[in-house]
Amino acid sequence: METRELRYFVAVAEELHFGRAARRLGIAQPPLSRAIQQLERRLGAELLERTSRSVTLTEPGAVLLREARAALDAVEAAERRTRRAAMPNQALVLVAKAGAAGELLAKLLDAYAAEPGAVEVDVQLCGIAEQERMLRDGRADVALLHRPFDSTVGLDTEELSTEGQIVVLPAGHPLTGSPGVRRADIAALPGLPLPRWPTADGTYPDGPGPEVRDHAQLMQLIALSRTVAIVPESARTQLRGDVVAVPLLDAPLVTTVIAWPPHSRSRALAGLVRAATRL
Amino acid sequence: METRELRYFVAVAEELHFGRAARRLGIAQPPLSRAIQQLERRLGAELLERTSRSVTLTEPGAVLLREARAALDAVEAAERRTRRAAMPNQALVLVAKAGAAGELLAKLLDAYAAEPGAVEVDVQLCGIAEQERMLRDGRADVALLHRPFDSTVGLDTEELSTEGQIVVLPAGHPLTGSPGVRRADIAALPGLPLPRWPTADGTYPDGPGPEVRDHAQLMQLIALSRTVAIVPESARTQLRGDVVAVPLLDAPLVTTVIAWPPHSRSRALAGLVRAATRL
DNA sequence: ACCGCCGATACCCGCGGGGTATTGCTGCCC
DNA sequence: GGGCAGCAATACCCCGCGGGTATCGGCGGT
Repeated sequence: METRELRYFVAVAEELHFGRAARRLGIAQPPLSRAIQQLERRLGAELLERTSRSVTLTEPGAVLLREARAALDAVEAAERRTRRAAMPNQALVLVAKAGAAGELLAKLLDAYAAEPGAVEVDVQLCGIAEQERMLRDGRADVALLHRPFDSTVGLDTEELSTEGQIVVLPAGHPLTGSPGVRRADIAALPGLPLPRWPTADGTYPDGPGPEVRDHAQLMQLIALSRTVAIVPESARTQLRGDVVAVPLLDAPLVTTVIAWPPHSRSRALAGLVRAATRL
Repeated sequence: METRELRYFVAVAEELHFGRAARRLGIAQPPLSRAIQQLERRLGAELLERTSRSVTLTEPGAVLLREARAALDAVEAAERRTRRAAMPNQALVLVAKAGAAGELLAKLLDAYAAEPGAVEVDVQLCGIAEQERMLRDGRADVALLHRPFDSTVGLDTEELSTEGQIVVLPAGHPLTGSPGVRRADIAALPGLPLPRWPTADGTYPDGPGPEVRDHAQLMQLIALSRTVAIVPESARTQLRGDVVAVPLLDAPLVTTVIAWPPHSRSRALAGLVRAATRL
């Protein structure tokens, strides 16, 4: 199988429409139809169910969609990493969630910079759920993730720290100064539903809370009394003046881990991981 | 990048000889030379250092070799898994080391078979260090691995059991019946060096011990007083009459884990993992 | 019943991947 | 030191295949 075929199939499987997929790929529709037919013949599997009005995935098609995405990511990663290896000054790309792990990240960068042979570290702050993809397709070398929120499937990790969580409320909320609340109390707060974060595919789950996509937006919405949030304790130092925090007693512990793609331990990456585990 | 280019590069990088690589690929040498040049141009990286007498990998070339193998495995896995998904009766392929994990495996198969909706399980016994590759390229769905011997990088795992280890000696050896020995005692045994197992690339490390590649061969060599072995306790029940075992007091604990490729939890696999964790 | 949408088919073209023949370089051996 | 052998690169040709346009066939909606 050639990557071209995989790209074609992924386009059709995502669009579920040959015409749109062809436009997205920058080719005409007929060659795309043929390519998919050829792929189906070679695999001996019907990948798509077509009527003249709709295209749907069969079960083998769903399997291939998942696998093809992973394979294309691996190919893309090979390309990117080779390009990077050929560059003269090879910075490590570290990706972290904007607004999270701030203090730990600063300490890590300091500790690593003090090591002999440390290379430049290029810190990329990105949205939720984008980190895993960046690691997988070679755009990033290493990430700071938070268990149990982020999936670490298929990545190598080292645990860095574990902490409790706090509830962030609008300033002046009745619970301000409370010695501690429970999850059930938060869920029952009148008019303050928990926010909805985008899932891996970029869509939002259903629910009453507002849709948020980054930390600043979340804080703004809290200050406006539109929502509340449960965040790791370490985020307390970064809170704005118009929100307050109270401890959450029965929150699951949050573990910050440093994660990197398997089989990719360059010297520089190994040094960074070593510095991280010594914090 | 197309998989064809990756296959070509891997062949040349492994053979370090354009002629042999071309023969292995079933094409002539000139198109292969051109394809590699084209790849180098597109990546903007010199991958191979050629003189008229030798070909060597550059550092970006070494990166690409590693990444290309992973990418090709992913593509191959996509193909195999799609084919399998299209077959009517989809057995789960479980791979275990021949001669290891025997009892646990039997219990696991029984427990899973008793579950509702259980599918057939195709047990493949293979040599050391081949299991990971079979999982990665889609020939197997799930494996029983032994930490810390097997690498579980890039795989999802669940721990099943932890046990100590024992030393297997020729029958009649002076240590027979000893209440327990230490690693230092074993290393110092006159004329009984520890065996050498093949590494991931199929070669053997240097050392005094005999080369072994499977369990039966190892037992035979022990019975012949050519070597000794350190194996998990559970292997005791499978020992032949002409060898004896004594406990090893300071051995690292061996953990048997069930492992599967990330993002590949079919219903059947999930059932098997569930049955395993309930053992 | 007709129109419009969409995937499949028919047919054509040009590029690029693959082949053979040859060159050019270099280490080795007599 | 000159000739030879081995190997990658170059030159040149060809055909298969990937891609394009035109068209068909089937089906749903109005």
